[in-house]
Amino acid sequence: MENCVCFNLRWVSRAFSQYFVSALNHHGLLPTQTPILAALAAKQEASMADLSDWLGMDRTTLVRNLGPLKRDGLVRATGQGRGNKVSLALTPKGHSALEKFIPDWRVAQQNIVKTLGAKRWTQILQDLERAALAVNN
Amino acid sequence: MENCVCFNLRWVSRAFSQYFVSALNHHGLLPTQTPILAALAAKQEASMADLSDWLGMDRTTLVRNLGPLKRDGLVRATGQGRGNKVSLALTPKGHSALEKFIPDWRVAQQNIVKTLGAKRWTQILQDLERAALAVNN
DNA sequence: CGGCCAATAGTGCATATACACACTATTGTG
DNA sequence: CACAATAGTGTGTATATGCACTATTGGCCG
Repeated sequence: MENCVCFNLRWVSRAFSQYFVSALNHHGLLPTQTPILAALAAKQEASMADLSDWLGMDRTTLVRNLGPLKRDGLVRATGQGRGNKVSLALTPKGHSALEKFIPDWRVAQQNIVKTLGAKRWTQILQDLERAALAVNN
Repeated sequence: MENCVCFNLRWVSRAFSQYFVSALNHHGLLPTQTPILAALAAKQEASMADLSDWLGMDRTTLVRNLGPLKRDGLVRATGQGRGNKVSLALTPKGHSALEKFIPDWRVAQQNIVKTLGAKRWTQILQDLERAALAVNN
């Protein structure tokens, strides 16, 4: 079972997460938080369901991952639409945190990418995405 | 940031974990538990530090992941060695659970592997492992 | 109008993950 | 033997993950 796809990908995922956390520690942003900020920066605004769809994470996980971001004033949730529908958006503080974060992220990303080469990484991520979609439908 | 290695591998890892859980649900074993059983079956016996090293997971995470396995009588922890050193081993029930699990795991694994082909998967996992080791040292 | 229903969001539970710290037992040194 | 160094394990806190369940709201239809 040493070649188990599930186990090995989980291991790699933990390893890279730890690298990113240690490299980007000083920003106080975790690997689950920056994608939320980046998505909101790109989409301007989104509901819970929209955003969880876009990020490919469980809706209830998103609810909780937003907790620290709202607490720290990076994301704002407003609105009382249909079924208490909320509208999520970055605060100025959130925008600023993301902009300070991106250059350092680029360095960390590049540090990883250079180990295999950019083309190889693109191909690997494409293949993995394709396999994941194939199996979960 | 859509091409972030960390974010995308975390996503893929979640997706495959969900597939394995749904496919192997009826065994009552989670993706963190079967590697522990498999490692103990291969090594006969191990300490906490040994096992966490071998599985590439945090030692304290292993302590907690062992909780359900000990509770359900699949793994036994004994001993009062140097500094409360414990000796971990499979129980007969643990052996039996693992043996019943493996054939179904093989099917699930094969279902994933066939999406990209065995050779491609071997190459991808090798590359990822190499990149992870390169960056965490 | 009034009740059903779909859409939306949040909570309780169980597990997973890792850092910092506390605790326990062995070993080495004077 | 006392005591520090070392090795092994466990716990507190914070976050991550997803399923089952609950709650709220707005529209539709009889």
